[in-house]
Amino acid sequence: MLDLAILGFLYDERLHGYDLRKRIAALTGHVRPIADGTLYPLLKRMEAGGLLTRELEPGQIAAPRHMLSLTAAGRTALLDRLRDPDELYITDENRWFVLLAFLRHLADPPAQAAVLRRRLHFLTQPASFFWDGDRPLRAADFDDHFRQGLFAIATATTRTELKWLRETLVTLSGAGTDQA
Amino acid sequence: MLDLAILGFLYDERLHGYDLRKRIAALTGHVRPIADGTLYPLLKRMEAGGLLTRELEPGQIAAPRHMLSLTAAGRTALLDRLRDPDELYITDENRWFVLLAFLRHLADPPAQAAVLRRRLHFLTQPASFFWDGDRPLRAADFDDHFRQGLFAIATATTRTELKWLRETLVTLSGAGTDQA
DNA sequence: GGAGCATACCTAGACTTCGAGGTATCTCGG
DNA sequence: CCGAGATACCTCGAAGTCTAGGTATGCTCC
Repeated sequence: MLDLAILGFLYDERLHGYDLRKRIAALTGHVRPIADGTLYPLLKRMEAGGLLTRELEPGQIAAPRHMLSLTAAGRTALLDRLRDPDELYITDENRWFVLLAFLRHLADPPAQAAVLRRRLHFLTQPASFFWDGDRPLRAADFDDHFRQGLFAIATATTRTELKWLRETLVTLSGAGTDQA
Repeated sequence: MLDLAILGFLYDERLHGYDLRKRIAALTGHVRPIADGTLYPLLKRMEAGGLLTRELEPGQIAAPRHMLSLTAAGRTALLDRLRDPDELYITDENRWFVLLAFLRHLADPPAQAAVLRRRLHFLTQPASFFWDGDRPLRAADFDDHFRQGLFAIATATTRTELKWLRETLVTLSGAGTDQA
């Protein structure tokens, strides 16, 4: 998930690690930013894997910076990840939201395909949190305030996403200018 | 996070692993249920740690079942976890939602404290996804449909939770019947 | 001029969860 | 009676992330 975010942010910008770290924290809404010990070793691995390159710069505020940019392989890797159906079938919901943040880098048809897959997931998966067998649950079915809150939050999130998915499919359908 | 969910579900019920697995999947809304290879070894570790015990039962549908129940230490562990301020400061948002699902096991005053901490987090953390410096962002600030969707979903989720937090604090304040 | 703080990067070990396999039991259809 | 499928549990190695330490630079305030 982290590597997807890194590829996404570097796709059209040149950033250094410290900056990247702040942007990732903002994107994922994490309470604490991701740990240094997570980000920097990953950047090294990605560099070793030929996905990005770094240039040392003097550093405008304090210590010298390692400015990072994607290689051609790195840009291809992002586009492949964005198109990959497996990115949806992941335990961590954050994964899909990170993907959403960078789906703009894909041309309409493959982006539409990703949105369609996501919608299909909602329609076919029972989403068992919201159902008791065939009966849709209501907040009143929970006898404590806490699960009622959890239910309200989950419902709001799902409803908003479904609404957006519907609108998006209408917008995207027909407008096919294949680039990626 | 998984162990918190296990403690929560077993607090007032006796379940076997397979059932637990389905409930956890439903609770966290994970696309794929958690892997067997994750759950069963964890259950063994928790048993070795004295948090739960198992009894073998013949199995009503198929293979024999290992019925699990919490020990006194296990129940104490859950209450401690629910009260632990650190459970909020975790990168994974799921953590807080799992906690919310079982907060009913706490008496009012400590539950209220957890809710207060969560609200404080929203009010003090810049929540940088929603702000450009001091200016609140709007959907129109994003020039692609995908980030607009992401923004809409994040906004709906946050707004719903903040509304619930406000209501809950009104409900809980004053009603102090200390049990846990 | 030195203490404190933000910037900027790094290492090593540990923990959690995943992925890909495997075994055994029971029911039901053919 | 045998194969398919759901139930129910298990092992082992790999991947991803965290925790807890560390180094070095430049600014600001006293």
